[in-house]
Amino acid sequence: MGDKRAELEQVAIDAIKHSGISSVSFRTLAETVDVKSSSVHYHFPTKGDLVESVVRRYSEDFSSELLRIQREHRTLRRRLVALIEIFEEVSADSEMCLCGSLAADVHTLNDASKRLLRDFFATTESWLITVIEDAGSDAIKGLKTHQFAALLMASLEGAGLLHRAIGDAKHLNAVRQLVKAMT
Amino acid sequence: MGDKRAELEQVAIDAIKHSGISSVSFRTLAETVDVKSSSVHYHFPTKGDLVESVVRRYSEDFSSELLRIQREHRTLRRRLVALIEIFEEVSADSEMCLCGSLAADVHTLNDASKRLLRDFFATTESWLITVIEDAGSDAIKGLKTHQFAALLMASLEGAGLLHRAIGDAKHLNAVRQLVKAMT
DNA sequence: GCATACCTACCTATAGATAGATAGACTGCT
DNA sequence: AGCAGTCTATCTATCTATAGGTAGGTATGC
Repeated sequence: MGDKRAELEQVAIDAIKHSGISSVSFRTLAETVDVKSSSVHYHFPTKGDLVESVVRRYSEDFSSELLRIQREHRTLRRRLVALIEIFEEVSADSEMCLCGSLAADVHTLNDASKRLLRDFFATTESWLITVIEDAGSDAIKGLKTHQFAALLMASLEGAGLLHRAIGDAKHLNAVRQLVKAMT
Repeated sequence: MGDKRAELEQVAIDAIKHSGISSVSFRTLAETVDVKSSSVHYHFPTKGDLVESVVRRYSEDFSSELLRIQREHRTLRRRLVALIEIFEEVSADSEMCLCGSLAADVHTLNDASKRLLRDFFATTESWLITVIEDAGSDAIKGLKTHQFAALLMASLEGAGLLHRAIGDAKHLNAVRQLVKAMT
């Protein structure tokens, strides 16, 4: 059960990461997984429902990744580099963070989805603060922990956006260098 | 002459900064400046032409601003803070950088517009490199000049994106703190 | 026999774009 | 000076494609 549904979600996720929510229509989605558009409406009554499901699933998967990083790496630098590498991998496929991509189209989202977006960024920044504090309160020179977390969040989303738009990896690379310089 | 045309461009710029190119239609544009949609097509035959004009105009205005900053401020820190303040001002109106906004929808743009976008980011980063080098080669600790420029570009666009999406100024603030910490 | 997961067929709204008409201003010839 | 031709900026009316969404039917399987 839930086979086509999961497939639809995954295709929608990839499409949004690649070119935004406006590139996702019930028809293209349906064609890709070989059903009719009304069947997509069966699983996701409105486009708002689709986006909600997709953000929820993406956020869960992303949180798992953060936990995995925390488990597999012990130093702050390695943990942050591992996070950057996630962004580099999606960039390598001409994609970007799903939530960053949706953030650009936030005016088309319903309230529930907006809340989920906010939660995604808040959760990710909380994780950043946790791993920074875990490395000792003086881990970052010149910036408060929450400021460094916010800076990384903005840099990663911005660098991902620019990479997808102009195909240049230098911005993500610069974030990597920042982490090496400050940890 | 050129009255309605300039008006149309300005309305389009504001709309894109506020909610992206997909929020701009020939009809809404026409209604806002009180003409018919076919008259918009008279000035801008296709949507691609409109976007090209708009990016060209925005890039020119932005370059003027960069020159003004260079003229009005002498230290690196003041210059960078002045740049950040431009981003803070547009964020205060729930808008973001036009080119950052268009970057999110790059797949809908024609080749000419893509090139103009690329040029905008390249020009802005060149300016950053110039003002950093102007302050002496050891102005930034731990990062190469071009890396710091790329980092600022990504942070500013990312912070602008996040501000518009979730209405939080902390990311732009973090960029400001970074500049204070590193200059 | 009812829920699940799909289908056909359709509706309405909006998008970008085009054809062809018109009113008024500018240009240049006689 | 006056008229013909042309350019500019707009209009009305319409086309085609695509969007999200809905009503109602059908096959499968617990």
